Amino acid sequence: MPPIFTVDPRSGVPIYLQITEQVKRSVAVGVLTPGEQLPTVKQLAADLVINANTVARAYRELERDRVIETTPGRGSFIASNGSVAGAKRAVADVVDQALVAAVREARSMGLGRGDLKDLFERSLDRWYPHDNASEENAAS
Amino acid sequence: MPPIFTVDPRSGVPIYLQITEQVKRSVAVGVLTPGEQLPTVKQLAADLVINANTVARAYRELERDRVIETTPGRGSFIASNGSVAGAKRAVADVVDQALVAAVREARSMGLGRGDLKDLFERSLDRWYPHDNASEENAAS
DNA sequence: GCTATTGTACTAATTAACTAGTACGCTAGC
DNA sequence: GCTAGCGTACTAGTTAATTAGTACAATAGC
Repeated sequence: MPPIFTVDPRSGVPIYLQITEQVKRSVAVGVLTPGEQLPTVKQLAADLVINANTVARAYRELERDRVIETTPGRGSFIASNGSVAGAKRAVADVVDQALVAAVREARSMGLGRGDLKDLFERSLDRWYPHDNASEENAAS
Repeated sequence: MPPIFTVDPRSGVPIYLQITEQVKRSVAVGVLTPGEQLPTVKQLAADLVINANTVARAYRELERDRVIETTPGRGSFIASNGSVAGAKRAVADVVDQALVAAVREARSMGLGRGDLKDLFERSLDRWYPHDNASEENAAS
């Protein structure tokens, strides 16, 4: 059994998002390399004891972001053309949209650059726990 | 009646959030000044043709954020203790929503803290021209 | 062509968020 | 005290998101 992901249905985070996150992170870190095959939809669903459609949704999102390439009858594979840098860039692009929206909002309300930066740092600390505290806390 | 807010139930944005945002923005800009009374829950509900509880929820959030002070039997008033600092904090709160959304997106996609910080800096530079921005190009 | 394996499409059940309806507690003025 | 005005608590209806169940389409190997 190759690499197996883990999900927690009670974490509040949608299962399909937990899967996409782990795949993307694995690609970015290099654990999953271009061309490598992912577990099949039904195999992963069986391993995680969830529905196949949930895995399929995760894979669909990953394909939309050009992280994987999937073909009915063959399976799903880490995108070969984009490589790791491509995956990272695809991710960055989506995130950039959200960031720009936030910055525009701040500026339209007259918030200073320093203040905005300060706010950002706090958001960062809130969602990227320092060190390797893997424990999750349900925010307020 | 004095200042009336507007809401769009079909915008997809929860009504109570539309209200809190408008109040916070008004406070930040100075349209609403400390000590000033807000429309009563039922009055505003009648004006906007929505339920009083929806307005009440908005006011509750605003009080939680120390933007207004409300007492049963008296009404709701713009917080007087905070003044300018309060306004700034009110603005920060609105912006914070957008930032948190961006950070969450980044994290859900497996983007590292460093990469996200990098993206943010670039968005910042794009919208806040380098007037007296301190030099922070090299290693962070 | 036939069969096994893979992803997909369609539909339903569950859950959470949001809003509304109604009745109640608190404050002010008489 | 009593009344009027204001916010609150509790409950129910609506909607959207998430997940699961079942049946279908595409690819590979025989």
